[in-house]
Amino acid sequence: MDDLLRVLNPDQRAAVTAPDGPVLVVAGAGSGKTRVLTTRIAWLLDRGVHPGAVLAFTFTNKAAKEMRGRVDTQVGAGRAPFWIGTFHATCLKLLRADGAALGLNPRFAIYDTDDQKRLLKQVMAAEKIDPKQFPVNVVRTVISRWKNDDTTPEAAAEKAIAHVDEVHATLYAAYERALTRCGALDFDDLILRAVHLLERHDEVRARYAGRFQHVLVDEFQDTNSLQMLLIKALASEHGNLFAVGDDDQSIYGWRGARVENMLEFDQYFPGAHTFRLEQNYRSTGNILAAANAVIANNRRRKGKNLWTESGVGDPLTIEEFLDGDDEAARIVEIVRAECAAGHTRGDVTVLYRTNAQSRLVEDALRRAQIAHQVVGSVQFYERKEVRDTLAYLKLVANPADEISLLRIINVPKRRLGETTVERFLEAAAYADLPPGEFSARTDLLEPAVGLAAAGRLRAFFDLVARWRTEAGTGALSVPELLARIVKDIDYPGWLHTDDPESAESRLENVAELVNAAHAFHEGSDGGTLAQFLEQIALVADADTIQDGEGAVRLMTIHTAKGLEFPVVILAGCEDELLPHVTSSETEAGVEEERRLFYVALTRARQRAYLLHAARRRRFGAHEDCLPSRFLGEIPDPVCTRRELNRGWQPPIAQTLFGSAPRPAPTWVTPSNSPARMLGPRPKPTRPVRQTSEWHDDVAQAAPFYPGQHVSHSSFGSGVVLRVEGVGDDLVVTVDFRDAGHKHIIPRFAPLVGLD
DNA sequence: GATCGATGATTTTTT
DNA sequence: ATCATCGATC
Repeated sequence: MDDLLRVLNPDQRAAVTAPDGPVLVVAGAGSGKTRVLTTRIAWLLDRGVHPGAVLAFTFTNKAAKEMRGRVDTQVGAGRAPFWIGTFHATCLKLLRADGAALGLNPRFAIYDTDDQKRLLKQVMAAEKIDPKQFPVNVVRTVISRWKNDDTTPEAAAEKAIAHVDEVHATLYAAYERALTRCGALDFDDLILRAVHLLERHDEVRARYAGRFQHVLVDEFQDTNSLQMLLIKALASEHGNLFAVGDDDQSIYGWRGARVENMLEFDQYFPGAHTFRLEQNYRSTGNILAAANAVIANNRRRKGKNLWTESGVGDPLTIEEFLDGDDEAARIVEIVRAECAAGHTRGDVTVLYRTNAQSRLVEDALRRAQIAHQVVGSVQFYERKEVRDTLAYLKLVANPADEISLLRIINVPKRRLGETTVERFLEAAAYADLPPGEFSARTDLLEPAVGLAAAGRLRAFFDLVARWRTEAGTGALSVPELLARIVKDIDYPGWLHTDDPESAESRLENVAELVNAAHAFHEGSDGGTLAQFLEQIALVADADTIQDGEGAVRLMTIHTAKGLEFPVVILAGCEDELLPHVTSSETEAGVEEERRLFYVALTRARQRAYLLHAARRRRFGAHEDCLPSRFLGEIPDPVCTRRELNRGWQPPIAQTLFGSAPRPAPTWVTPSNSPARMLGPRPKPTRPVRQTSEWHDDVAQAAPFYPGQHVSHSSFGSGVVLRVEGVGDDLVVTVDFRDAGHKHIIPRFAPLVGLD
């Protein structure tokens, strides 16, 4: 243990060895926050605290896993495990164990955002509320906010002033009834119900609060009021709360996070000890100076100054591009340069504000044949085929789950159309029976939907009942059940009928899900179906990040929180994007965006590239963009800036003939850029060089043309499909006889024309 | 009840 | 520009 403490700096050591009682550790970016948390746990265990008496909250499952691993290496594995997980996973554990006290359906399903929206649509249709007047997304957000404030539907109705509030409150109440009927909880419910469980059932609260002598919370700045209630309840017996966070990294205000939980820690937990960690072990001096300078512009913060003993390092690179395509081409270039300079592709991470930005970068990397992984976005579990397959499993696990039922009752086609299903569900609700049971009541079913449809419905529910029996008796494991379902419904056949184009790749995704089920089965020593579904419901984007050196990673800044990378490329540093247009109205909004920018900067260990474009496509149309105001807050000595030269344009005629490549953009280094960029600048009025023609020129001048027969050293022979200029490169899409479609860059991979 | 084509919204960030 | 939803038609 002494060894563990010796490697800490005095501040870290003081925090780790803090006496019992409430403790707040204000930990700047890269200040060894995770190390402090893990060492604190190790220190507690070393001092004789029983592992079962320790409860720790992390932001992602991945962080939980890593932290457990690190504690294990510190104190040796093989002890009784301590509790560590996300708020949602931990609350789920409480509810599975003691939810009966709240009268919860013991088989309750977890509804994610998509399920919520579908259910809400149903509810609105039933309540005859026009979704045009009350957008589903808005209603969903309003309800979520109420839940996070611990506001009941009744309280919401009482507080309603305007008509919209009344409608929202009505929908909230109806939505809650629908959730109950479906035997489901949404994400917010997991925490809300856990809080209710502890607040309304004192014997349950006393049991858990008595058991957990030490509660530790990571990323405390991003807890909301509900989570605060939970923490308070769990720490109510012993009062030992160890909270770690950074107010400058609070980036979840939009989903109810309250920095106040941290800023007013003293009031919530009187007598708290506060420790501050300001020495940064992650980034170079220049990166840190830039981050410090930017965040200093925020008014609502406690204020701290990170410092480092490591050298200044390279200056940050700030570059302007014509559009998103040019920016993406430059990212390819940076990756190549960094790899040539000794980094691996896995050392480079591209960050951006919105998921939509990943597309261009992804395309550019794919064309350049650079391995990459997009974290989040349209991730695996959101694909239609995966969701459909999962819906079958969910329906097997929970017969009441109407949303899953609706998803798949006619997929593949069973001649059960909208009208039939509607009549059926209505009649079932009227009879107050779950769909499956109602379908067995021939006397009720046939008059409701007619003889023919009744037969088809019964056939479907017989199938589900069979799966349920087999899964329930343990005759089939989760992966076996999944494979059985896919086979029984001939899902491959259906995918092919539905869309032959994509059938193969969609089938691969289904196969991938079966693989995941196998992995789960082996990893969890034969876990139940419910456990499998829970695990899937609660995976976060960040949990899917693969370790390794092979691939450039692309993710949103939000997803990157808590991570670090040698090289960070921050794309789209433009006003209206970062800060985002929807947050630019209020000071609080801009300050949260500035924290987001700060988080992005402080992810970088060695090098940071901040890129922005002069125009970007939005809804298909080009829009002029100004550089982000945050770029102007970076002091000049720590960065180099290159802006587009908006003066003289090279004559187009020069490149019409011959094989002149697209000219590299010409840059100017502004001499007075920081001063000039501080305030809002007028929109650029001078004409900006058009590039679309240049792309075409490259194609025309190229030695390759569509239809041409070509040969490649490793892919063999094929036919050219498309020739296009991308950035400074020529990209030839070839249909190889053996290798299929590939994007080839002749500059790197020799491609020989055969005719 | 299914299929095709037109229309309109969509992009902020996530457990 | 792309995707989901809606309406008309078979």
